Amino acid sequence: MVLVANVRDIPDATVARLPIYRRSLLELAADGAETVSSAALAERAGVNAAKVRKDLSYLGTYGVRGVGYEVTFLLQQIGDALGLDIEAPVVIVGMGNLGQALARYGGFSTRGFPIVAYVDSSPDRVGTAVEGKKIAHSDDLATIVEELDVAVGIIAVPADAAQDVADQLVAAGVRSILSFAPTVVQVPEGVPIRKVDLATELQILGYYQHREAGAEASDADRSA
Amino acid sequence: MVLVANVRDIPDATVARLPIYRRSLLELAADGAETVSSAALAERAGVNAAKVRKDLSYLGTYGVRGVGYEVTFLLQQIGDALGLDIEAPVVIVGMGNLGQALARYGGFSTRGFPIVAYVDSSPDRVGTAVEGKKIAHSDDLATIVEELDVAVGIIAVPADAAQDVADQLVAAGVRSILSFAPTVVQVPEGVPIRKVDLATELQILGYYQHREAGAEASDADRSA
DNA sequence: CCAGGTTTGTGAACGAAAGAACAAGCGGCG
DNA sequence: CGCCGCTTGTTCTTTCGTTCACAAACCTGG
Repeated sequence: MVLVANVRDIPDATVARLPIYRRSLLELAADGAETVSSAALAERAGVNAAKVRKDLSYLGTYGVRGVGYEVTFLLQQIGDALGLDIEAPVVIVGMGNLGQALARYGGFSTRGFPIVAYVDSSPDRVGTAVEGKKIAHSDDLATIVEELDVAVGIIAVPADAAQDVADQLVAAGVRSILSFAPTVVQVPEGVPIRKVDLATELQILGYYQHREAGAEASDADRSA
Repeated sequence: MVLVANVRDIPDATVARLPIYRRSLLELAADGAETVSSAALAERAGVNAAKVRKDLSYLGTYGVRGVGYEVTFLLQQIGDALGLDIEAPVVIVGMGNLGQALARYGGFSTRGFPIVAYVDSSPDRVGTAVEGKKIAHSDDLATIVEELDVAVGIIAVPADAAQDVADQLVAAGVRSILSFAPTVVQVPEGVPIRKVDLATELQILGYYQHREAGAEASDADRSA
């Protein structure tokens, strides 16, 4: 119960930063550091030191005043909070360019998220092997999720198919979803979902870039 | 001047939603809709109607009470705010799995972000063609950025090279950066940067998934 | 054992964003 | 022409997140 309490009620903004802290801590550990101050960690993570302390305090923190945080212990705590002690098998749905790239990207498996299956609906792709594993047909999604105890579904299909895929994943019993489809995807409450939309990111950059340019232009106006 | 004023001071949270609205509006336009109410747009975009109205009001809005917003005009306004009237050439740095997938992903070019060059530092990759365009050497980055008037740099290199690449991109005169590297990247003020970190996304999901499971478990405890 | 310097944990102030609620304004209909 | 229903724009309230600032706690050296 205490463990669960520790894991609860961590603000969203903090949760989103925990993986960053974790990465920084892994680097520090590799460098042989035993303890780290909030200031040093903040430096590495690119955030404010007070924020680091407050974030860590949600974990039921165990920093030592005058000293700092013990690196390995903190790693353990963050890992616990993120549920990294248990491997979460992943299925990729949609093996187009993006799906295949994700399949070949090693970063998932090495971080506790082994990709255990690929799925596609195109007969051209089904049966071909990627990274030594055959692409299965979408119709077998439910079976795959159940048999391999898949926890996470990655949606890498075109926008118009995304909602269908999401529905299928949820029905199949996937526990959370990561969508790369450039569209809104609705899922029932209780199924965490995160969206990564590449074109959207560029458009957001476009705004700030545009604005910088505008600011310069009006600076010029003013000086003229 | 008025135009610039329109484009300024839009809250970050709003800016991040504008591309979503835009996508929804494009769908509506394709369906032949001429006007749309904030409620209908909110439905499509998966947000609250009041939020839509407030967001749009930052654009120097032109909704008509009792009717709604004119779809094409609103598209125009959002496009203006995001600076989509001008094409922003993109360079991809790092042509590993992810870089190549991004290169082949059509979503950029069709949305005003043509990819004009690929760059890598590995002799094995330099010179080979991707999507009909040869991969250039990193040493030529500055020249490429200048000659092709590259606006956006996409970082798709391993973590340990990311900061170097970012520095080079900034020095070369790129105006904004999209980083896929799983690490903190620092850039000078005035250079907008956005980060997409796949492993981090999964870890964040891990937290919520874990928490759901914990909540269920303690529900079970309680009922026991 | 004490003093001094360091670093945490957190209360309080501040700021940004979300959501509810409602007056103002518009078109359509009788 | 005037009323009615609909939808916007905006104000107000509340929640969430960030930052500052400082007391409390700890280690080290003498």
